[in-house]
Amino acid sequence: MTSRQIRLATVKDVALLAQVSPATVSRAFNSPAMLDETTLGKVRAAAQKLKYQPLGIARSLRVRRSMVVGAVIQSMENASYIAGMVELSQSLLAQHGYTMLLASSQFSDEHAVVATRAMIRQGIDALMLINGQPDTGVFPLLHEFEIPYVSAWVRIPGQPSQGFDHLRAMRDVACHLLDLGHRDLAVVIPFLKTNDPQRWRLRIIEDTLAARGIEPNRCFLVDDCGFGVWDGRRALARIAEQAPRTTAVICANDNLAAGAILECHARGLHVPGYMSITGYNDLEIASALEPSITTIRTPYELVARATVDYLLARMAGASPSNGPAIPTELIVRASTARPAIR
Amino acid sequence: MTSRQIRLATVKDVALLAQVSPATVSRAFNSPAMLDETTLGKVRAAAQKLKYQPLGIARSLRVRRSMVVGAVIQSMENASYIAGMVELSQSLLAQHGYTMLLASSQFSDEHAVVATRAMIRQGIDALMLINGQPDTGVFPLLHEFEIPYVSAWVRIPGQPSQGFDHLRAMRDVACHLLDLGHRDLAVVIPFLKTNDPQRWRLRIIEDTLAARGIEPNRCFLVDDCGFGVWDGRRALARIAEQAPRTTAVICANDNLAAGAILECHARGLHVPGYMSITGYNDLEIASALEPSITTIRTPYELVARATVDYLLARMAGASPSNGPAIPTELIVRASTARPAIR
DNA sequence: CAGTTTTATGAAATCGATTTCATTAGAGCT
DNA sequence: AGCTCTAATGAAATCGATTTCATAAAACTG
Repeated sequence: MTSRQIRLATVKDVALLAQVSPATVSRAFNSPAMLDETTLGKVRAAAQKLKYQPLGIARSLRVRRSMVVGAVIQSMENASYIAGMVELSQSLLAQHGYTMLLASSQFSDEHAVVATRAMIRQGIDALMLINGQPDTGVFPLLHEFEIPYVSAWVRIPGQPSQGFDHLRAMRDVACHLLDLGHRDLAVVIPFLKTNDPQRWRLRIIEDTLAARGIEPNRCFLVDDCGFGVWDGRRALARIAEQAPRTTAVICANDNLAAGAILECHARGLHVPGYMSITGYNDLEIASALEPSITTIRTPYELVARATVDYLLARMAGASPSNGPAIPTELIVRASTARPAIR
Repeated sequence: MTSRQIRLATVKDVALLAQVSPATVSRAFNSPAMLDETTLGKVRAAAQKLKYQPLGIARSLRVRRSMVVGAVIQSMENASYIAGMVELSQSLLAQHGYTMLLASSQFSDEHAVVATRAMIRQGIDALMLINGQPDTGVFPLLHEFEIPYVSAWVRIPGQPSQGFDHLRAMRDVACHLLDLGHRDLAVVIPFLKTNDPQRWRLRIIEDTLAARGIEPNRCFLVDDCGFGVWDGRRALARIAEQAPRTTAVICANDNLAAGAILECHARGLHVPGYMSITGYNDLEIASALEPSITTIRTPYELVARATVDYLLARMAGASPSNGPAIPTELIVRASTARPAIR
């Protein structure tokens, strides 16, 4: 491990060349209005010549802010909207002069805590937790070091967070199917055991069924799977074999739904004639597949914007409130219809 | 803009509490072997009590390395393997104590340069360019500041880079189709105008055709589109209408291929009976769709590993060579067959 | 024009951790 | 016991930029 040997130009070098003091050089970059026109010119020329750039960490040390924001995600696998969130947030932050540290927790809270600790050591000014858990050990850490933060994607009661009202969205899906006349539902939601928001989604479905007088045990559940297309295929296979009366399947995302539809095709089960299937997120595949998938549109750009705005406000010293949920939209397409009489 | 007001424990505070000098506290963290057993204990206790963590930027300033690596990507949209690369690289780097700054250029070299400059200001120890351009303005910048770097995904002649031999892979695809007897091909490769590696892919296809005595103008080209599923659908629509003799379509990735297949279905064109279609990357959809897609497997994990290893070696002062290309594999599935006689 | 206020600049302290250099105490040896 | 050598520790310099405070020069004011 050798350290970088190159010696970049420093404020001193520029000062020497421009025949001014280091203080003046600094001012030329941070408050040029304070300086005489000619001095400014001299400094600028010298800086240009030496290709001088103020060293971020030295500046950070002195001014006590790093212009770095951290982002901790669970994973981008099978969650292209998370990738989109990350990408857009980064670009929005960049417009305000911030760079972004990224770390993924791979669904492990321990990893999330370790990553956060590393980021705090690095001196982040704020942190965004994208699609994180509501009970993560990251929160206490952030409080301890008084770091502005916000959870994104899922709104978390009692926490600064920006996101959708996934419960309302899920209820919309359930109601849509019930309104069509479905009574024998199956639900594919992975990570129920370890992920609270997923559990919340299931609960609201059950509540909705109950409110319409349908016993929740009539609802077949698949949760030991991931979020991929193949998981959807396998899930539907399970449903077809173990709950043959099922007429509609609610999937936690569009990949699962696409997989379910493909497995239906493979088994010769018509969608939506024999089986209605719903997705979530309105990924591209949802509209492009035949039949197109009834789904929930979750415009991640809005969440990214709200999240970044929130953090910028916090870093500016304000205490913004969470505000309303970002609206979702039920998009009814060809994968759902009234149940056929079997 | 207010600065963070909280005062974290510093090396001085710990020193005071442990009744040692700041130097000793530092040593307790960086070379504990140098210290007496009891002193070490005292310092550790004090540090624990004050929840002390050395401030990264202060350390960086002194030791002249930041333990931060930058990653500049083009985009993660429609390129889930890039997201995977980012995620895995981050996790590998974390295992070595590095954190990762991320920025995406949105296919604009100017953005890439701006982002890189910001990262250099932040003091990155090294940079990885994921799926970047071979002629980017980022390279001179990196040389100027003597920052170790490597391009990942595409091997770039004369540059430190880790990746696949996409030319060989593309030729494998072309040969596969030619071997099946196809003579009227269409190619769907977006960004031909602005992206050199995409152009290289087309060239090798044309060369392969030429080597088999097929005139390249017999090959219908679609390039004014993106990398998404709908782009694939639209591309196939164009092909069906404007080049009806086409019997096989080479797509730049699996999303396009999936879209092309779906559009075939919509038009009642059998795949592979009427039309053979190939993809690239072996995304999940490639195996899950019916018919499953003949494609090229590009194991991104291997690239991520090679890339990180390369950078770690460079940062350790070594001068590793690029080494061999990461092997790809042609995976023949159900979307390709011999052309039917029309 | 003398006195007062601005304006422009520099010297030096500062941010927090590391590291060189010096010093002291103790161990080992004859 | 006296000498050398090592181990453990502290004082102070250092990394590079910013900022406070002081000061000199210039611009007003009546």
